[in-house]
Amino acid sequence: MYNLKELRKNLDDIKKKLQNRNIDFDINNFKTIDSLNRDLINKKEKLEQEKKSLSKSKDKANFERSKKITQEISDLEKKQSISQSEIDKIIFSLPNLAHDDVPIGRDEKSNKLIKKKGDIKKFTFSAKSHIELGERNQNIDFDTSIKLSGSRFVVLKDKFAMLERALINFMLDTHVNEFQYTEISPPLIVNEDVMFGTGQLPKFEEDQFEIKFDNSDQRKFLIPTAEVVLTNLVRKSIIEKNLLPKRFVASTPCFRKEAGSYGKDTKGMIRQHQFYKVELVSIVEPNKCLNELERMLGCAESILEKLEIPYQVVLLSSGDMGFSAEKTYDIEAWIPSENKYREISSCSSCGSFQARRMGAKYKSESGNDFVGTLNGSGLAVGRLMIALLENNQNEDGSINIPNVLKNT
RNA sequence: GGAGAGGUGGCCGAGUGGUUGAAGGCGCACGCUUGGAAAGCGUGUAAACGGGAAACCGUUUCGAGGGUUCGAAUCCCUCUCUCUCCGCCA
Repeated sequence: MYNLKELRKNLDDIKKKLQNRNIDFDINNFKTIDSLNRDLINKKEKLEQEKKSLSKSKDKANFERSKKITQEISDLEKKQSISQSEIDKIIFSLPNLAHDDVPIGRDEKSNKLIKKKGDIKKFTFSAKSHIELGERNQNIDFDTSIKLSGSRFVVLKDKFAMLERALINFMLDTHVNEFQYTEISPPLIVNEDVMFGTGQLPKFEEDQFEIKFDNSDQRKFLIPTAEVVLTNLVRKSIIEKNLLPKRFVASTPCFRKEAGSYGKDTKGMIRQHQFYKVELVSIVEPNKCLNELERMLGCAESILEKLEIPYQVVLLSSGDMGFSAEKTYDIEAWIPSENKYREISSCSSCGSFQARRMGAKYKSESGNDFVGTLNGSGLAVGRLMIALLENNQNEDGSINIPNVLKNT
């Protein structure tokens, strides 16, 4: 979400930048509504000013005029709240602008490869997919999950369930002990405002699981990522500067409808309605966002390095980034059965975009200012399991468990 | 589920119809004091929106919405959230 004043000043520039994000911003429409809105505000304020001065005296001669003004104000208010909500509708749905270092492009074809790490193992046999590896002992059981819940869910059993738990512990321990993140155990159900804060609403409602909670009008949602709760930990607050940066880590299930991805990755555990993810969130002074992004990327990478899984880092193009991001790195792990890299983490700086939506500020030298927020997967557990299983498989279908996991 | 209490500034907390954006305290900032610190003293310290290059000006805001009134933090209604007790339960 932008500052309206800034938006007005740089309309043409912002339109151009939004084009890089594949958004066609209608300047004229915005100008029309905005000027109407401001006109109504001005008229209303003038009347309010008069009313205020009248009500300071107890002179009965003014009562009649004052009464009339009250009515006029209430009429103007109704009109203004309509034009206001039209403006809100427009600006709440505009994505963040890409930072200057972001490559400009329509889609993932313009993404920029930053680095490759690790050696891709040459198997002397044909590498099996995680599905085949899981079927060996029925440790990945889709037959049962279909019966329980439908497609895009999974039942993990025995050693595989334990492996999932070990990976979560390993990642949490690493981020807490090595990188000074504070571990959080958050709610998985949040209200509408929280979803708005990080940008899931209003634009991406169709991908969220809304749950029937009670008979009140308050809407509740299952979190699609711990980013939502961790970032909103600072919502509607003003933080002392010396308490920044704040760094949070949590492992939570994530719930996504995956609307619009029908037919994509239908087999296996790559794309699920429910999956565990270890999530990193940083709350920083806004000018430190880009440094923090590099740091966060390093934290996520370190997991793959410790597990000796080959990966590459990609800088997303303006058209491929998520709604709230100003700059995003994806980490892609090598998946032998697909003979390609697949996304296993996404680390983004959101600048002050989410902070504005949440009302999250800190005390700076020049007064209160919005904080910067960052989020990154550190890492997606399901996909990490796939990468680990497939990269560490033996010909007989057994798996070599890395030493770093053995004590967790 | 039953009963009660309460939502006021970064925090705590006064305030039951008329210059109350709001006493007092804490915190914070600056200054004085000190060899230095603490204490003490003094001054300052809300946000949102609109106008302005800026200084600054204006309006709004005491959980949210509606009502009464010339005038509402204060009265009435609805909603919401939090807390306490009882019941139930992991």
